[in-house]
Amino acid sequence: MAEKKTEEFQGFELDQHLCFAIYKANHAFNRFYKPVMKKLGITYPQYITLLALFEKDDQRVSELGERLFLESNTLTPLLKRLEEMGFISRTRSKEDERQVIVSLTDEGRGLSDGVIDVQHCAFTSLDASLETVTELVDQLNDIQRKLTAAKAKVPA
Amino acid sequence: MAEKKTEEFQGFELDQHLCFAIYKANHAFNRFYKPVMKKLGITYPQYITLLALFEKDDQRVSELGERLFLESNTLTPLLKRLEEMGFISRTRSKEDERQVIVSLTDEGRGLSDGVIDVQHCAFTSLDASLETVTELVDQLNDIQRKLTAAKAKVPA
DNA sequence: AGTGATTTAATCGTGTTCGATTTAATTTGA
DNA sequence: TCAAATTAAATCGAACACGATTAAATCACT
Repeated sequence: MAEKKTEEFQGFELDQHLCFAIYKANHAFNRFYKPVMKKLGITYPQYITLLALFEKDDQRVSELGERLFLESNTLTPLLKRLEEMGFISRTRSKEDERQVIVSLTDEGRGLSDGVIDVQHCAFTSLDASLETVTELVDQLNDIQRKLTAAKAKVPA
Repeated sequence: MAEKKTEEFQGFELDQHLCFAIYKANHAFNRFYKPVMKKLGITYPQYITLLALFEKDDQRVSELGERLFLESNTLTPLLKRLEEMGFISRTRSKEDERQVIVSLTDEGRGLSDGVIDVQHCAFTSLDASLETVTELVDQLNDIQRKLTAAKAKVPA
């Protein structure tokens, strides 16, 4: 059982697995942001969604989904909650009734100030230079791109 | 609205946010592993859990939880599913009846071969040297450690 | 114009995550 | 010894993630 497959993977321990390291870092960000988001009355996925809207307002659900790698089955209920809380509005497009346009309300836009504070707090907690972080972001985006492209070839 | 807060954060776009880059990379790993895990009949979180057991068998639920940053509320149902599928056993400790010891079954141990194949596939898809990946893992673990230590200081 | 294919969002069921609480076993201290 | 505190896992409810399906609108093509 558990014969050696390649030299490089022998003895790889959990902590050294890239996927686990990413899992943990994601987890840590989640935990870090959660209490602050709670103060704002939103969850971390809702925060990520709002980030996408701060960057570009009035997006279609599917447009947001491409950006966030989520689909309507996840986004629809999440967006309905943000709408209920008054941070966004959801309106059917006049040109194409199939499309739902998601827009920030004034109250939603108002969250961005608090959000920028937290980002700054996270950044300073990391105690890293902007260059280091930028390089890391590039590497992670590269990994994401390559894994997405590889698309997990399931042979059999 | 959205006044500048610090020089460094001005104009930070979604793609450049570290938390979003990590979110996406985690997502990509999830998607990458999912179809293969499906073939093995397990989910990605179940896979991560089994990794921890491959590394150290016969762990208590809380011990596993420390390793995976999960608690019994998440682990208990997940472990029950793994038990139902016959990959692990859950037995109350004789010394302390409060503790539940999680152990791999032969069938569970048998998954490790398939798992190592997938890891290798992911590694080659990344097209990166072992050194690069190792360094990245170290950086991510560092981020995780610092964020966890910072513990999100909510002032008000 | 009208039928079939496509697109868009919504819905449904299962599994994961987590805060909060509960239950049972063990430990502590009077 | 025995009641209070602590610990370990389980339970509960809400939110998220996703595969699969559905409903409605639009498009394409004859």
